[in-house]
Amino acid sequence: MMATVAVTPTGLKKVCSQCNLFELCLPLGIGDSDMLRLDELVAVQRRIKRQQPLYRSGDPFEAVYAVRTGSFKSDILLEDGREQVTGFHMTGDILGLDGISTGLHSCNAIALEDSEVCVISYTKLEELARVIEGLQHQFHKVMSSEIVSDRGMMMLLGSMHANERLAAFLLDLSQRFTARGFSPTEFHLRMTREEIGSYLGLKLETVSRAFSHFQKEGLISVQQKHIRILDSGRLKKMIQHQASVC
Amino acid sequence: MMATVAVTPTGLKKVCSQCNLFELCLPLGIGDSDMLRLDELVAVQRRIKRQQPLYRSGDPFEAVYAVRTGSFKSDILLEDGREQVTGFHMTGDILGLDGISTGLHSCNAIALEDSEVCVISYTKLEELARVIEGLQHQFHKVMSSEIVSDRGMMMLLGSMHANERLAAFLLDLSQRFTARGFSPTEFHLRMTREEIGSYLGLKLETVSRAFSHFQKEGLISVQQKHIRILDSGRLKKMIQHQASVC
DNA sequence: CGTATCCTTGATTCGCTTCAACATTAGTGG
DNA sequence: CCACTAATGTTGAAGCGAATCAAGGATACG
Repeated sequence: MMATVAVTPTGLKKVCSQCNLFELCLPLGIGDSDMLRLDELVAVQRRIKRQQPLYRSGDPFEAVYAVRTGSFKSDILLEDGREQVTGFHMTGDILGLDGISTGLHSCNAIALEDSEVCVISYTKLEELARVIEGLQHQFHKVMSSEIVSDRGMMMLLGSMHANERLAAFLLDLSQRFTARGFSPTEFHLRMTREEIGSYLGLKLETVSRAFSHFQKEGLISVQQKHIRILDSGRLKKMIQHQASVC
Repeated sequence: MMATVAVTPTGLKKVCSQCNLFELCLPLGIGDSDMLRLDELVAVQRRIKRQQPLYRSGDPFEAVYAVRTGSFKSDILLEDGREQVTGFHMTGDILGLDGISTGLHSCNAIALEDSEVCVISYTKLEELARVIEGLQHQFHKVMSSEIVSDRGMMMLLGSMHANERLAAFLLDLSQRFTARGFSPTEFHLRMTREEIGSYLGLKLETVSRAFSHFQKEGLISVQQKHIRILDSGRLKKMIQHQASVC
C-alpha cells in the first residue's frame, strides 16, 4: 500500500511549494526560500485505500502526516469490540501528533476513502523547526489548535443534547469545507451514522433521528450521506446558548 | 496579585535547577549546563489566591505557566452562566498551551487554592527551544500528552456511565498524586462536587450518588473531600472493559 | 452563633438507548 | 446486467439511567 511519488529529474518532487493546500497546513507563514527546505522534509507520500489504517494504536511513532487528498477518522478500539471515534480529518489536517508523547501512536487512523498523505519525518521536522522560526511556530499552533478543538469537543460531550451535538457537528463540517474552498451548504458525509454517533457520544439511531428531525424542521435536507444546510442561522442558534465559542 | 520572587545577590534566583518538581515539568531531560539557561527563562513567579484567575478566556497569550504549588481548574463559561470544567491541574503541570493557536487564551484558569506558578515567556521559550534540543522535544511531549489525555477524556465522556466516569476520575487522581510522591490511596479533593460533575459531564447530585454508592460497595471511603481508596483493583475493573488504555 | 456554601438523599421526569422490524443502498458474482 | 446478499439507514415502542425537583443535613466562615 506504500508508494513514493514520481520524482523529477533533479531527484525530488517539489511538494509543499507547489501544494495548493499550504495555507491550511504546516508551511503557512514560511518564506519562499525556506519552502524549498520543506520540500525536502516532505519527500515521501503514501496512498491509503479506503478502510485501511495509516497507523494503528501501538505503532512506533516516526512521522506525522498531512492529508493531501481524501479523509480519515481517528479512533480507539475498546476491548469489547466497540470503537470511540475521536476525530475526523480532511485535506490539510495534520495527523499523528498524539504519538510524540510516548513514542507510540495512541489511536488508529483509518482512511474513510482512498486517500493520500504527505509523510513528515518527525526527527527532520524537529531539526527544521530549530532553524526555521516560522515552521516552529506554525507547528506549535497546529498542536495548540488540536488542544483547543479537543476542549470544544469535551464541552460538546459534557454539556450538549443530541440535537445540539449534531448541529455543532454539521456547522463544524460546513466551516471546514468552506476553509477548503467547498460549498458551506452542500456536502457529502464520508462517514457512517455509526461513526458520527461514536464521535458525538450517541447511538446511530439517535443520530438518524436527529437528522430526520432537522429535515422535518426545514433546517437541512438529507439524502443518505448528502447534506444540504438550509438554515444555518437556526442551527447556530441551537448551540449559541450553549457556548461562547473560544 | 503579582509578585516576583526574591532575587539573589547575583540577580536571579535559580528556579528550575533547584526545583524538586523538574521531573514532571519542562526541564525533564535537559543537561545541567542548559538548566542554567532555563533559570533565566523562568525568572518570574506569580501567586494566585484561591478562586482567582491566572488568566481568563480572551486574555492575550504571552506565557505558559508551570504550577509550582497549589492547583487549578480550567473552565469555559457558558452564556447562560453555567460552566464546563475542561481540566484540573496540579504541581508540575503546564497551563496555557491553548493560547498559542490564536494568540488569545481560550479558557479560564482558576486557582482551587492559594497557588504559585512559574511564568514562562512563550517568546523566550520558543527561542530557547531552538537552541536546546531536549527542551524542544520535552515541550512537544507536553503538548502531545495534553492531546492524548484530552482524547481519553473524550472517550470517557462519549462512552462511559456515571459510575465508570467517577472511577476513572479517582484512578487518574490517584495516579497523578503518586507521580508527585503522595499517597495513591488517600487524598483531599480540591474541587467541589459540582466542579467534578462539570468535568465528568454529570450533575453534582449524580456525582454525590456515585460517591455514596462506591462507599456502600466498600470501594472507597468518603468524608466530604477526603477520599480513601480501599479497592483500586475493583475500581480498575470497572473501567477496564471500557478502554484499552493508550 | 448565625448564615452561606456544599453535600446527601428521595421522588419524579425526561431523553437517550435498546430492541425490533423494515427500507434502502452498495457491493458481488453469476 | 440483473439477482442476491451484506451493509447501512430509518422508524416505532419500551426500558433505563441520569437529570430535575425538592428537602434536609453537614461544614466552613464571618
